[in-house]
Amino acid sequence: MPSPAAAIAQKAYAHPMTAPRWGDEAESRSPIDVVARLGIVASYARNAEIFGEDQAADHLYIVLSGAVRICKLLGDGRRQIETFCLAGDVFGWEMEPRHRFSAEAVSECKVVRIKRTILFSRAADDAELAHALWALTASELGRAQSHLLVLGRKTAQERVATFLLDMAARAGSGQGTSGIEVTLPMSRQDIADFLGLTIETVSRTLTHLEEISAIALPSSRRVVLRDGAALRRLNS
Amino acid sequence: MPSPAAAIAQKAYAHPMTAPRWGDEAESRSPIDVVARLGIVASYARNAEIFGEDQAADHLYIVLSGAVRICKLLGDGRRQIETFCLAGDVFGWEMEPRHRFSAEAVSECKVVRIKRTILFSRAADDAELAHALWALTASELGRAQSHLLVLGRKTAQERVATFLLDMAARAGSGQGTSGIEVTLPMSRQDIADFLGLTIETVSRTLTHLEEISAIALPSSRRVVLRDGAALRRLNS
DNA sequence: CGATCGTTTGATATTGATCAACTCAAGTGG
DNA sequence: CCACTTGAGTTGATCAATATCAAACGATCG
Repeated sequence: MPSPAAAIAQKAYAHPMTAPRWGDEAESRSPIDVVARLGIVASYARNAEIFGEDQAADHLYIVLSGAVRICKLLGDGRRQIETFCLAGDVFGWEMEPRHRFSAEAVSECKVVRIKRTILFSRAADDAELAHALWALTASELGRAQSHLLVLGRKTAQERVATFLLDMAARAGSGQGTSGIEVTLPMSRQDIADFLGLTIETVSRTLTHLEEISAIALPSSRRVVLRDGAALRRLNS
Repeated sequence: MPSPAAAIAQKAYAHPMTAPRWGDEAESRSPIDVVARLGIVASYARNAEIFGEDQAADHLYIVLSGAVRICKLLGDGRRQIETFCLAGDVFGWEMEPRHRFSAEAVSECKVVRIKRTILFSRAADDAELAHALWALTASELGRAQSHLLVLGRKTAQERVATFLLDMAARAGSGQGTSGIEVTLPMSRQDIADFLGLTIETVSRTLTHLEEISAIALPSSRRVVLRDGAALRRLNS
């Protein structure tokens, strides 16, 4: 079964004879090239705003490369990052006419924009597309609910461990001899705002995990998960 | 526009000629009686489990009376309540075949059960129903995302204030002379597990809000919102 | 009337936040 | 090529918010 993102991209742009396929092939070839042909591709510089809170929600976005953060702000500047979107992830899709959060480029990134109206009208008589859009919302909900448990009830160590395992599973980086290596696209501040901690606590916790040799930190943005079992133990 | 719950109840059981209507009428008459005729009504005692984590998800539920808590547990017993469902709310609706959380009766409560298979097959060729189901998921997502901000970045006072305002908006209780009165169906422990706090902190915070006369506590389960503005200020 | 459960209140401990200094790597311009 | 700057990250000392432990209180029920 193709991913929701693949199904949506296909539906939105498919021509009877020349419909590009994405999904099955995406794993083996380069999904980026395939999707880049489909729609309007936009690039954003590090920290650029893709859309802001309360702005009109008239596009859906699919990340081609780089990473995007979805966030909410409190009046005094406190920030909560709801999720990070990596290549293949969809964001900006909402029922209401206005965005309830903002989206910013974590790193230099490329995204495809698909008009909301196109999807909306097609979904009305295309059950498969409607299902894909719903599946998308449902998986977002699942992710949010798991994160509620993290923010509400887990300790700093557990939060960081959960985050690292999650990133490893998603970015699915190289299996080195001494563990899975993950390259984090986001800053410590981003991680802190995602996990409901401060930048100092994130830093200290990473250092501590290194001390107990659960992880290694070849550089600040690269993490090697040495002892997955230990991390998973911190995950309950 | 009828509520998602109303649309679903109608779709699932509508007969061409005798389709009961719920939604528009629900506000003025008693929605409970109307829905009670529609499907299988089940009653649960205080603290009874309606379904458990990882159990097969083959029904969707609509609360008729009382309240239900949706929760997740950590291995060592720590609990996070994702949301409380009050009369008219829908729960148990998921994409995956198994529930990712459990549902328990907060108080003596009545719910209608609708078979998942019925909804699923009808949604395939009924765009309106599909839309209602999707809208439901989307509004759950919105609620979860707001709660992420609460759990990740708000102080105990702000959490409690947000909770009280939210309950007042949902339960929409009586406008007394000295403020809006809300009757909380859940215990302090439930509130604590919802807000990511301890029972003692919830209690102390309520006492403090009473001291600054933002609220009054005629009894432990009844709260009068005296100074809505003060509470909203704590909401950022 | 005593038992029980939920809640409140008090004293103390702990986690993570805050404030501050320092390190390190990556530019940048002379 | 090398000071100088800048931004990100780390580390340390201290503080504050909330958790924990413990006791008292107050309704409800048999």
